[in-house]
Order: sequence, then structure tokens, then C-alpha cells
Amino acid sequence: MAQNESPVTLEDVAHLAGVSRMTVSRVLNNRGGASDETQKRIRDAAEKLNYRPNAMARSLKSRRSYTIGVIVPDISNPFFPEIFRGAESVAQSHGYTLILSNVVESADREAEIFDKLVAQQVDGIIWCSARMPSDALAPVLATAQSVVLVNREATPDLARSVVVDYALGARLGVDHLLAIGARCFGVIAGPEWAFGAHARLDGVKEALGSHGIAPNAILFCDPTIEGGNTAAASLLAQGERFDALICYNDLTAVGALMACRNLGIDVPGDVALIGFDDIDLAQLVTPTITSLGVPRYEIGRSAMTMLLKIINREPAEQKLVLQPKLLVRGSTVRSSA
Amino acid sequence: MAQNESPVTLEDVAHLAGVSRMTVSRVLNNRGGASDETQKRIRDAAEKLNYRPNAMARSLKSRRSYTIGVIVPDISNPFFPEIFRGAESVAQSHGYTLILSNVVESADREAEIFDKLVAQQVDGIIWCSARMPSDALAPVLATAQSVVLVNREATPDLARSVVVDYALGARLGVDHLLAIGARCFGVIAGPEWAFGAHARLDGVKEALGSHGIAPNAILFCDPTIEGGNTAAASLLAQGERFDALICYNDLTAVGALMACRNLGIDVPGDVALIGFDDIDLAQLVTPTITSLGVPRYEIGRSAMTMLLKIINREPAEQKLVLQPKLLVRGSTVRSSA
DNA sequence: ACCGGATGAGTTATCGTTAACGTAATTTGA
DNA sequence: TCAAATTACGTTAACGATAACTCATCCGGT
Repeated sequence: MAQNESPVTLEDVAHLAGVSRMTVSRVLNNRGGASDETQKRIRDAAEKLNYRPNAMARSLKSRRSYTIGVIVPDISNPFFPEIFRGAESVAQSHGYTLILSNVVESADREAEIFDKLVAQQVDGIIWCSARMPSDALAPVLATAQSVVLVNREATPDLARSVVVDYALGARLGVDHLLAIGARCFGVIAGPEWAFGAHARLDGVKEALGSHGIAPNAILFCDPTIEGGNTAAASLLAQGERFDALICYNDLTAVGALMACRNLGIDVPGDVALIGFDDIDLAQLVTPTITSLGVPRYEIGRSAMTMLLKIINREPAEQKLVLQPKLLVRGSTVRSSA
Repeated sequence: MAQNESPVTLEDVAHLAGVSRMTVSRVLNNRGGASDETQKRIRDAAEKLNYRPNAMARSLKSRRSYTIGVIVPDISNPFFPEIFRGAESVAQSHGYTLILSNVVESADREAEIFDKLVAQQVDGIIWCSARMPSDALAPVLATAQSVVLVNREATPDLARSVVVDYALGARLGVDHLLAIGARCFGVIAGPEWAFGAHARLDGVKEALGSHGIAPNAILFCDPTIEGGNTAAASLLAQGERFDALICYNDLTAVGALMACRNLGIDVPGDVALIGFDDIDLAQLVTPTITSLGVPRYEIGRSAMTMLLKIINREPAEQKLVLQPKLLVRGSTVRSSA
């Protein structure tokens, strides 16, 4: 935290090296156009002055900011940091910097933040779990050049997507629950305005439907431990009967687990519990929670890889579907039944 | 994701409104200098063209990017997202955008990332839990104007700090453990290169020392569940005797808990366990973990508030110390002893 | 000796915005 | 009523970098 930065410019380096700005620019960007001797002189000068190119000036002229916006509903939700890390790992190796924005689970702020990122001249945006309704989403997407949605889809002209095959996940989960003897199902469905919530719910309905069963109860809630807790408590208080609870994600599953514990309901004895995402927490509670694992880091990597292709106008898939994987744990294993 | 953005510039707005660029600039930045009528004409034109100022051009000229870098060791560590959110809440209300960078627990990458943020012309940097040794830290800090360190200190000319009173925390924890009868202490101390690790360890030593006790065993480790698990397993395997384990943070405490569980050691019966940070997880495992709560969101808010003061050259404290709070839970409560 | 094509480097003109200054026209004050 | 102050704008010149072009020089081949 120095007192008086006097920013070193290209000009300064050029002056010290006794060449023109352009020559310095070319050399420092490895575009050749100078003899080895001159190159060395320039690099030495840059080194000596501790020259750091001004990224804004560079971007302004080159119309590339090498900056990418990442929008997440809530970075405190352990689902998202790993997506960010996956994205960052790819971005980093291509010289991009990430701007993370949290919308704090508010659909209103999404547009505002998107707008701000566009104004920041980001080269692209990775938008995770957009909550905004589709009709509002389209005009927002139209203001940016390159967008990859995670856990959400849009028309091909608006954005590409990386999604999880929630229908498959739901089927795997339902089949597993049926296999262990569950017959009455409750669904804690997550945020009503979330695309993924409906994808999962539809998957569950379909999977159950193919066995001639319908869920006994469905309740939307916040995608948090607290949300799951409240929802489960509410379902249980209503006297709904079920022997299996399918949860939006592991956080809500943990919340549901707490609710069961508080009411003296045994998991998995009385109620089997299944979550989504396979966050660390799922293996740390007692009982451990059966979950549909989602490759979060890979989602981030894929999304960024796809985005870079779009930015560079290389051919890219319109949609990438990743498969969830059933991880059977304590919350659905009746040890003594 | 529109096909052919033709960026709308100030010029375009000026042309449509029939005034000069400067007038548009002034009006859109609420600096007056135009009649109400002209202002309306300009605002209408901007609205109609859907004009969005180019933040880079603005920054280039004004020498203010309204952008702030946040460096964290690992955003997947639940300690950091809340700091980020706290910082973001303040930043947002002042018109600043945050760039988050993960160093993935590598001291090498810290300098590199810091450098990149400086090149990005951020107006300031919040650097959390810098791992870099102090002699390497100083020259890095010197390259930026405004820096606030979290969980780390530096000389006043280099950066200001927001820290937690770990000595107090350690004392509270030790006193509590002594009160419940613990006499042999093990310390799982976290990353050896982390400032906070030594602050806590010194605090523990001092607190114990004032009672004429020294820790039986000290082991450094990664600040993760895995790290805590490995360290605890190692301590236990060495046949070290202790009836209390003081952990660097809740993640390592959870890891230690798992290690105990695997070895059939009862917590808190055989070993009492105490962590730091009070992350959600501490209340979700069985037994729940006694922790020294740290106001993470508040750390973020304070750090950003302090940083904005520095940026605006307003007077600001050199150092802000926040107090941890002992939260007694199952891991130190011997229900039947 | 002459030409085509590398090679090495400089010039000029922006990128989109704002600082600083300039200048009419209008208002104010005594 | 007339200078002084204010209002309402316009002009010019950057901010720090790069794209696109220009122009010598040099080298081999014929």
C-alpha cells in the first residue's frame, strides 16, 4: 500500500528503452517485430520500471477485457463455490479474470447485476441457476454477447447451457427408494421459481408415475437448511403420511433430517431421505445422506470451456448435459429391516 | 446473447439528443450543467438507445475503476463466502463491483493474483488470510494503493487490518476446557504458514501456561476436514494422551471428530473437542461442536467499510479487532459425567 | 544491378469517456 | 442599468494502450 503510485506507462518503458510505444507493445505482447537485442532492451526496461500494463486501457482499445462475470444465487450455498473454482481453473489458464456476483436469491437483482457486468465489458457471463422467469430472462440475455447458463436453458440464439440430467437423477432416486420399499412420497421441492426445482419435480412425478404412484405431498421452500427444516416440519405437522422424502438438494435434506430428529422420527427407519448435489455435508451428518451426486467442479469447467469457445467463435455444443450419480448412504439404508 | 452488438456510445446519445458529448456525460453523471428540458431530452435518448456507459473507458479517464479485488485462500471453505457477502453488501451500496480470486491455498499464487488485480486497476484489495511470509508480503503490498488485510497484520504504511482476537478466543476455549476437567491438551493447529494459526496457537499456549500447563502435542495441518482428520488420526495413533483437542477451525474439528469416531473414541466422553469459526456445520454433526464464533459477515462488512475509507482518503483505524464468542455445544459437554 | 519479400521499427488515429477550460446567454444585485 | 455572477452548454485534449498502415533496410536470387 504505497503512498504515491506514479503509474508506469508504456511510454515510460519506450523512453527508457529508446524505442517507440508500438515496439514496446509488440514485444511485451510477444508479437515479435523487434530484434532480439531490442527485445531484451525493452524487457529489461519494463522489468526495471516494474511496468504493469493498464488492463483497462488495453481493453478499451482491443475490445476484449479478458474478464468474465459469474452470477450465482448465493455463494454461501456450498453448491456454488466449486462451480466457481472449476470455472476459475479454466479461466485462469486462458488469462481470464472472474468477477463474482451474488444475487442473494433475489430475482430482481439478477437483471441489475447482469447489466452491471455488461457495463463492465465482461467478455462473457456464466449465469448459475437463474431464478428469473423466462419471459424476463430473454431480453436480459439479449444484451450480452456470450452467455452460458448453468442449470437453466434458453433458446439457442440467447444462450447455451450446461445442465444436469435431473430427470435421470429423479428416476435413479425414485427407483432406489422403491427398491428399499418406500411407497408414500413427499417432495421438498426447493425454490418455486428455480428451473432446477421444476426439472427435479417433473422427473420425480414422471418416475413415480411410471409406477402408478403420485407424490403424497409437495412443498416448495428456500434451498437452504432452514428452508428444508421448515418445509419438512410443516409437512410432518400436517400429518401427511410418507415413508420417503425426496429433497431439492442436500441442504434441504439436512434441514429435513433436523426436523425429523426434532419430532422423534427415525431416519431412515420411519422416513427415508434423499438429497441432491452430494455436498460434503451429506457425509457428515448422522445418518449420512443418500444423494444424487452432481459433478460441480466439472460443471464449472465445462461452462467456462463452452463460454471460451463462444467468445472465440469456435463451434460449441448448444447444450451439455451432465449425469448425476446415485450415492447410497445411511438415510436410505435400513440397517435392521 | 445477441448476435451483433453495435455498442451504443455517448456520442450516439449526444447525436440523438442534439447536444455535445460532454453535456450528455454531465447529465448522465448527475453533474447538472444542462437545463431541465435538455436533461430530459438526453435521458430519453439514452433510454431509447439503451445506452450503457463503458466502464473501462470511464475508468481509464477518471482513474477510478469502482472495482475491488477480494483474495481468499479457498472459496470452498465456508469461512470465506460469508466474508465475501459481507464485503459485497457494503461494496454494492457504494457502487463497487468485486473481483473474487481464489488462491487455492498456495502462497505462490498469491503474489501473482495480487499483481493481476493491480493490473486490473482495482481501487483496492481485501486480502483474506494471506499465507505468504511477511518478508515476501511487504513488497507485494507496496504495489497497491489501498489494501485491507483480514486475519493478518502489516506495518501501517503497507496495509490496515481486520483481525479476530484469537488470543481471547484461545483463552475462552482453554478456560472452558479446564472448567470441564480437561488436563491433557492436543492442538490441531492448522496451516503452519497461516498467521491465524500462530495467533491461535500462541493464545492457547499462553492460556494454558497461565495454569502451568503445556500442550501435550501440536500438529499443523491443512485447514480442511481432511486435514483435521489426518492430523487427529496421526496424534491418536502416536498414542499421545489427551482429553481435549483444540482445533484450528471447525472444519479440522469435524475432521478430528471423524477420526475419533473411526477409532472408537468417544467425544466428548474420552476427548473434548473445540473448534473455531462457528460455521453451520458445527451444529450439524453429532455431537455438535463447541466453537469460538467469529462474526464472518461482519468481518467482510468492516473490511470493506475500512477499505472505502482508505480509498476516499478519510481517516480510518489502523486495525480493527473483532471478538470471538464461545459457543458451548455437545463436543465439550459430558452429559453423564 | 535490380526486384520481391522479409524484417524492424515508427506514425497516426482511434477505443469511449471525462477533466479542464472556454464562451455565449441569462440572471442578479446595488 | 450595467458589471458581476451564474447558467448552459461546447471544445480540446487527454487516459494508456493497440490496429493499421507506412517506410526504410537487408538479403537472396537471377
